[in-house]
Amino acid sequence: MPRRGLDSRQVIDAAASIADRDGLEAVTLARLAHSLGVRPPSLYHHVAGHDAVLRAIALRGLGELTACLQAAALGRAGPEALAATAVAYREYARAHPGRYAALQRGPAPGDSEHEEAALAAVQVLSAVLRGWRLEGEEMLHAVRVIRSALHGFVSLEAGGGFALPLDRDRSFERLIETLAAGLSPAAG
Amino acid sequence: MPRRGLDSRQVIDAAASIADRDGLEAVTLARLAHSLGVRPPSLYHHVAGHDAVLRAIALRGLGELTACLQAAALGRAGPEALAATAVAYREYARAHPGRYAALQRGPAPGDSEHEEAALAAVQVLSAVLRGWRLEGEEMLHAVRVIRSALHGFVSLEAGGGFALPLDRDRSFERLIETLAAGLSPAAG
DNA sequence: CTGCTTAGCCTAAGCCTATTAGGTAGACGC
DNA sequence: GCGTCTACCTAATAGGCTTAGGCTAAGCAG
Repeated sequence: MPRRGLDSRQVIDAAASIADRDGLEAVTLARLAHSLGVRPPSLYHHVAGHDAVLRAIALRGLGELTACLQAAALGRAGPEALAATAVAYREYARAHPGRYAALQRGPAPGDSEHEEAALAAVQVLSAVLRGWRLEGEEMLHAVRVIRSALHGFVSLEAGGGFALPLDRDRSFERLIETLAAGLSPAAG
Repeated sequence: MPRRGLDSRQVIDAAASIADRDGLEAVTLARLAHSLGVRPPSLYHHVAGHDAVLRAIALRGLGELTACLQAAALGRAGPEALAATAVAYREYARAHPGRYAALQRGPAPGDSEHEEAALAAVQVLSAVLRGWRLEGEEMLHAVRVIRSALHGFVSLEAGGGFALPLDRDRSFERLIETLAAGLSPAAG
């Protein structure tokens, strides 16, 4: 019985791939073990269990999403930054539906590593909103508005919620325009 | 062994209650059967299986949600109607988190009953948007914008996505204002 | 090279799901 | 009372997660 030389990184890689290809619910330890050429109990040497795998997928997704958002926002400001960030958000979710789904299960209470990763992603949005010169709590509310809109769109789109044969790209553009226009009358 | 006189209605009632109280993933046939004083296989006389139970919860949720939205929109127009409908949407999701979660799994392809129930809920939003005098496809895009925003907010809120100690009611008000202001410059 | 330790992988087993097959018994029409 | 329907049952299959315990390959000390 040859050794595979697995480590937790490879396990999470495989899990994220399965999630993206066949859906998050397809990420079972049996399936994961099979894809790695190993028996399910062997996975416990690398990950703590099924929940830990899902959390690790979410954590990886958060890191990647944050990087995508930062790359999109870099060098841009105002409505242009908002649009670019929004598009990057949607593209990430479409390219990695399984990771995005994993990310919807929020951090467990007290899981500070997970909480901080989520915060990092949110802070990109916060930076993007600088152009709107919102003050204090209004900025935080605005971030929630943006997050809600983006997450809602992406989530409905992924779940087949947009059944009509109507251009979804156009709907997304309208969403961004609505946000940009509605966030503040003082916006540029 | 006394008969309980179950029917599928009671089974779905119990399933929806479990979902709201302990989360959708707590709706197992074992748990459901136990709550009804019956063994799991007996449930198959009333429902087709686990998937069918989840679908039935979603269907019930859609019906109830549609009714709530209609009640909120009735006798109102324009931004007031939008605000009332949005509040009703959020309140339903908060009062029935399990049913709302069930509803996020969209209709299976070809499940026309489910698709029509979803359409009915969406049409309330469509009616609410009449005040914005949007033409043709713009109306449909606007409905998607509203749905995205509402669903996103409610979904993040339910998943603990709003971690900061910041008033969520106020955030929701800002969301509604943003939508109302941004939907169209021609809005009332 | 020999022998010890570590750690990766295994099988076996327990307990939880969902589901199917087939039996029992209460309730209703005649 | 008799037959039938059906609500419920037990038993069993299949597959999920997880733990316990054993085997062995790999790496290191001497």
